[in-house]
Amino acid sequence: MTNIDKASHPDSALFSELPSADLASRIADQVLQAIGDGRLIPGQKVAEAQLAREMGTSRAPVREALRLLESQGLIVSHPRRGFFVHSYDADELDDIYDLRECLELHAAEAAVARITDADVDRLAAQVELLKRLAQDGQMQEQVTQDYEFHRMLCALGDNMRVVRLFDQIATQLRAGIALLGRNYDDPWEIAQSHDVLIDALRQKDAARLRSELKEHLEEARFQVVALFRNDNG
Amino acid sequence: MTNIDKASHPDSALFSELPSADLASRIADQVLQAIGDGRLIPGQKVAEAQLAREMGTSRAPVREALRLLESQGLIVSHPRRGFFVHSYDADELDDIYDLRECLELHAAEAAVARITDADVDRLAAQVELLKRLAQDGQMQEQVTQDYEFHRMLCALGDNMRVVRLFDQIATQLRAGIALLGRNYDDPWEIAQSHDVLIDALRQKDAARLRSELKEHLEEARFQVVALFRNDNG
DNA sequence: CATTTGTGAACTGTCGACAATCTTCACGTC
DNA sequence: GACGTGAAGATTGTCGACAGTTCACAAATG
Repeated sequence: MTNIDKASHPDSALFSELPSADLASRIADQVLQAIGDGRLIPGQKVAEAQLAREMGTSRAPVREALRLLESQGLIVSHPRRGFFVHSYDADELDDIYDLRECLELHAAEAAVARITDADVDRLAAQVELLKRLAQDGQMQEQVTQDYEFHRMLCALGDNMRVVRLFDQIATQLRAGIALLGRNYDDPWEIAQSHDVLIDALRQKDAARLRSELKEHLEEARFQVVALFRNDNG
Repeated sequence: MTNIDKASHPDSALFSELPSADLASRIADQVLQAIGDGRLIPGQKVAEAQLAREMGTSRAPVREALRLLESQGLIVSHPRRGFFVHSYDADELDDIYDLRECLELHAAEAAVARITDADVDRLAAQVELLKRLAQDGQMQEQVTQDYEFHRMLCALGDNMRVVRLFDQIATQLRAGIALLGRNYDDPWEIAQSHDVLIDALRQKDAARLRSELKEHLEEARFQVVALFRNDNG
């Protein structure tokens, strides 16, 4: 899990960026990771002073990191009371999926109008990667690469703002789903379910892509929200 | 222009919120207003030390305010070089409109399925307000209330996250359009063009609402982007 | 004259400190 | 036993300060 705000997707530059010397960004990464692997659980308070002590810095960069995460929706702050890990309920997760669907369908529609064969090949290769990971039982990595596939698709829509939103949403979904602690479906089936999307893209069939993608997304949405409702509500 | 992050749109609460005692929020409001009325122009540097001096505070709350505006997309920061007013180009404005269209159409579709007659009446009343303002020549206020109409529509879609995004987008569009310094169309026609939307809503005709709303939004998009391309490109 | 180098001013990132506020928890009252 | 009161401790919002970096501009070089 890399830096949130920038360059998690290098564009093949001559030199790679130096590791962000920025304290706040590194702190944000750490907190993000802590949320991801459950060291920080939703609703829990995140005290700046304590975090600063643990990290050996002053409170200023910690504050900035938390504010950054707040703007990403992972942390909420109550004035004069501090920061807390945002706890999603099932309804909110449903809202997030709703938004994601809206954005991704829109991006996909734009993508299909301008996509090249090379683009489709790249996406197909990514699906093959998903299948390999499913066979090898690397669930965590498969989830990561699954999001990457959908991000690639969004990126082909050629609206950077939509892509950034997708990134945010993906982070929030991962944070929310991390709570479940288990997969919601058979990894191999998940990997395979991308094939129809590749097909529709190759044929540049916008209508079919839309309906298949919608089904694809609603499948995950339905399962995750249902699981979440059982666990937490 | 009120506080960015919260409750600039009270949903008929019992008491209005106390003026945010938070320094950072008030500073953010000031900067926002300065961008809105052209005292800060796109690309211009915003030095935190200088701002702090002018406002008589320390740099800490100024920093927070600028970071907040950064997360809203109005300010960009280059590490170790400072904050700058984000300058939109025509392509980016087009992207923003694209996103807005995507969100608003989605929200409208959800809204039409659950809207009540009372809701439609409220929207219709808002349109009447627009017409009054157009007749009185209160352009600035008309623009504000026009966004409010579309916000109400989004809110009926019942996805708070979408509404928050709409607010952000509206702020960015207003900041971008402020540069033009002139209206892009006849105020009366703009006000009137909302009538067909009310009609479609009253009949709960989702398909018609979608196509009318799309046309409504693309009209503004087309004109603004074209003007912008002439001026700045 | 164009380009590079050097210098000082201004600025950002980070720090530690203080006052105001919030939370906790024991205590007393009904 | 439930509930309001108040003091102690911890935490936030804000502040001023310092070091390292960047910017603007003058001097030097080809």
